[in-house]
Amino acid sequence: MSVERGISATMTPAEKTPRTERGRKGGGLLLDAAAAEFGEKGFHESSVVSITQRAGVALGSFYTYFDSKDSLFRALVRDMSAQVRQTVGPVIAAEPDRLEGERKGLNKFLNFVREHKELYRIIDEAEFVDPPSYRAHYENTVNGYLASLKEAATKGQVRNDVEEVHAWAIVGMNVFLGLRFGVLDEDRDAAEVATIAADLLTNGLKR
Amino acid sequence: MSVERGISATMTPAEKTPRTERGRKGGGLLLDAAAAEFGEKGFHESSVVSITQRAGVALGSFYTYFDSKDSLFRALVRDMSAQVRQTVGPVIAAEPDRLEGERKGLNKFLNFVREHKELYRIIDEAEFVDPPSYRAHYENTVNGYLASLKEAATKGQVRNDVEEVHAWAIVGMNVFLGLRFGVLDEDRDAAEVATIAADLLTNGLKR
DNA sequence: CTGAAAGTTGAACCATGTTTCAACTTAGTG
DNA sequence: CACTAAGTTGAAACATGGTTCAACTTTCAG
Repeated sequence: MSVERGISATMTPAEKTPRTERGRKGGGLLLDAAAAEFGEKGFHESSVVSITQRAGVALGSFYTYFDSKDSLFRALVRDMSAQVRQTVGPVIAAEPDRLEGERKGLNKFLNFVREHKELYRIIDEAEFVDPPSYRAHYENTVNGYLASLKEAATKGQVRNDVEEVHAWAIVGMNVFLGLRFGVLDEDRDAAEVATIAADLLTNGLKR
Repeated sequence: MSVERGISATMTPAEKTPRTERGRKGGGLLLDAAAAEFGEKGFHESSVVSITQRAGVALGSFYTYFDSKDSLFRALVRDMSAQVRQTVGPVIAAEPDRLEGERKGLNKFLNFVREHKELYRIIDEAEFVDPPSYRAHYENTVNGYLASLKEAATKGQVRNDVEEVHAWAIVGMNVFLGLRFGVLDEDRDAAEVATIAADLLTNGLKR
């Protein structure tokens, strides 16, 4: 569940950029601890005290890295949001056929979610803690989807009336499949779920 | 935005059932105030004080109706959850053709959401405040969907391999369309959105 | 080596907000 | 017309937890 990325490097400049190596370590520890803590308990049940304890750092140190608990959370949301798109996007893009790309992308997404169960709690809680980031997350995701679908339409791979409604519908589909088959339960094979969903998306529900 | 249903009558027994007419009124006032407050500010930003003020009731009275702030919230989640299903379910069921029912159902749902913007914040926040209710809400919704799809399959109206994955995908689609075209913005005609989505669902994305 | 900048520490400060409670008012019953 | 149960009231008790700060330690450039 712990995030392996080189946080300090990848992170959106948290708020207070560390100037030394020692500082970089402390910030990273806090970020990881926070991701785990928020993922387990949610924003309001998590306390700065317990985050610092988990990170093995004194309470006061927290404020050399972040302006506030909110600011830490915002940094985390932006990071997770970017991570998903950076993980799934390339998989879709690499596949010449968009509909086959959809299957592979969903499969990748399901596996990502299973390894980052904290994703949903963090993004979902942004609706309350940081609404602009929440909205931005989905708008970014949908816009990426829409662009790639329109691109595919010009190649005749999908219907050419694709528009925003379709993009939101597909993203919603994927998010819920991730919730059910990634977070809530792992009782189904990810690849199989992806295949079924992609087939539904390709051919529709009609007989 | 205020909810017009006869709360005291429809409500899941809140926690402390009022014994007299006077009591029933106070409870209803609090429920309405809470729905509005939670919808606007979310659970944690809402305070019992401000809910009672909004309801025009003294702080202490709150605890003659509910055991705690949490308990009030739980009652609200169960109520909203039931309301959605009771609103949309019949519309789908009334239509002989399931796919046409899907269109009408989504249309109804979008309009419901527009009149009850608090729905999303309340259900979404249940993920943190009352996880069992959150899970129950979606499982109930999906199970209803799945049953009705299987029924339609026996009549040859939809593909007959319909299963849980399909149901979650469709529910997710609808939830996100509600979010985008009901809550976040109302810049599109609800009926048009429903038509586009239903067509996607019926025929799929392929050319 | 040394001094200043960066980072660390945790107790204390402070704000917020839930819950309790004892005195009070209202409504309905015998 | 009591009398009692239901409901009302808001001040005070209580709990929680974010943020500040002044003393201390580490790092590193000159």
